[in-house]
Amino acid sequence: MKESRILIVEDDRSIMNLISTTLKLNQYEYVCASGGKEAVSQCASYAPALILLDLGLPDMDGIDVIRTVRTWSQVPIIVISARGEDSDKIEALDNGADDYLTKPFSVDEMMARIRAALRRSIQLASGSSESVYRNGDLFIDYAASIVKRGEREIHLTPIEYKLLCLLSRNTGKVLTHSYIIQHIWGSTMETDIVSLRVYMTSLRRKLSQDESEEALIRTHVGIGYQMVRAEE
Amino acid sequence: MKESRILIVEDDRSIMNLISTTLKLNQYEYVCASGGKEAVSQCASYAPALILLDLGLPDMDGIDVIRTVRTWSQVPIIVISARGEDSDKIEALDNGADDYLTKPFSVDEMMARIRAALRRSIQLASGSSESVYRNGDLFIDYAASIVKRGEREIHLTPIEYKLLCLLSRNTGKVLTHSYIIQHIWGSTMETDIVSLRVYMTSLRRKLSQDESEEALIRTHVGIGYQMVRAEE
DNA sequence: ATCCTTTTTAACGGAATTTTAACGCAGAGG
DNA sequence: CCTCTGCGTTAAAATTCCGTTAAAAAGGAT
Repeated sequence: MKESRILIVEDDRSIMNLISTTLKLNQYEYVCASGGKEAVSQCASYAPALILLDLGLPDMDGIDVIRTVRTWSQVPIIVISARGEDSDKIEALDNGADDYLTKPFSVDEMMARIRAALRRSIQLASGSSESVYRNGDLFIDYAASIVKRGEREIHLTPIEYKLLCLLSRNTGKVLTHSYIIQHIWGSTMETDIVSLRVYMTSLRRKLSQDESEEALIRTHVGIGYQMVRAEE
Repeated sequence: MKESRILIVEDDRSIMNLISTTLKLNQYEYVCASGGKEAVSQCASYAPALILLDLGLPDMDGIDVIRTVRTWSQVPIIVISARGEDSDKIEALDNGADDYLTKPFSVDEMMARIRAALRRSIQLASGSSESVYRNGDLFIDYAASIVKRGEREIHLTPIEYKLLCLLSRNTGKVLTHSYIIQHIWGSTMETDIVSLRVYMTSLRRKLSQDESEEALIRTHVGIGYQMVRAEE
């Protein structure tokens, strides 16, 4: 199972190694930054799920890194610092940090605090940003795995559902046979195009039970399929 | 300006006074509990915005307090403990605590960590933290761990109860097997899906003893399970 | 240590899903 | 006009998945 992506900001080589090794062991992805400016740009481009931030950086005050990141992102920030004074902790926390660890620290405690911070932010993501799709009277709640046409709830098998997700997330685009097969079966076995047709039939029938309901999936002969945007 | 409401759980008089005085100075509302059971019921009735929890309670393990509260509420919990071992911190954090302070602690740091925790939880204000659940004639009192169908009180084993809590808190959503296993057993061992089925059978039987009682748990083959809202 | 409750494991019938195969249809091109 | 190709549809076979039961193992309390 792949864990979340973490940005490590630390200029001390040995501590950086300690942290990155630990994260790798626990199957987290990570990237490193050794300066404040690099940290800010990495945060923007890499979009990490969490930031581990050392306050003692050469080119920029750590507090300013927090403030800069906080102008656009709510990503959890755990500060790791050699300075253990109350005033330092308070300053960091009040400027937007989520947690504060003092060096020397236990890597096990660090991991536990990372897990706690990620757990919280997952709730945020699932709670606030509703991942719902609407196209005409077709309704998909990706988080809840629920599909509706109007008020009618539609039951789909796993492959049918995957297929619908793939098409809906690419509404308007034409997806080739091989692209679809690749994303659903993982392999590129050419024989599977027959199965794909069967699933298309089944999916289309479930989506437009009635004749009145507009067909949303269009065939492109010799190429693939496309979900079209419903007319208003 | 009136600040948020905080529940303090602490059996030591002097520390309780220290904390409550500090909170009062900073214009927070607060209530106190000196035992674990009192803490759980206060949490249900008072609906605090944050909990300060001492782990060394006379009547109940502090970890169990966290677990119990977490069955229905995502309120931030900051643990305050005399025990500073890594294993204690990890256990608390992994069981749902948001932060961990070791005695003796600085009140200023405590206040900063409270502010940080409250700042975060404002973002997910939508979280309905009712301690009583109703769905048709199914009742769950999360704080008291009581389940009823109509007037009939239902006895559930710990795992069955956790399962029901997980499903009920996500009524309408389809929860995948791995998600459920993750939240109940913590691990991702694939073999456990067999146990999950057994518990489902048992839970369903206990929930609808009679044939007349509507089935509330729906199976999504190949995906997981879903608790549906009862028809009116 | 023993009993009771809870949890896990194993086995099997049946249901749901996926794959395979067969057939009809429509358009393109000779 | 015929054939060939790609598509949609249906039905049946093969496979996977699920629910249930019962028994074994583990855990707790007296």
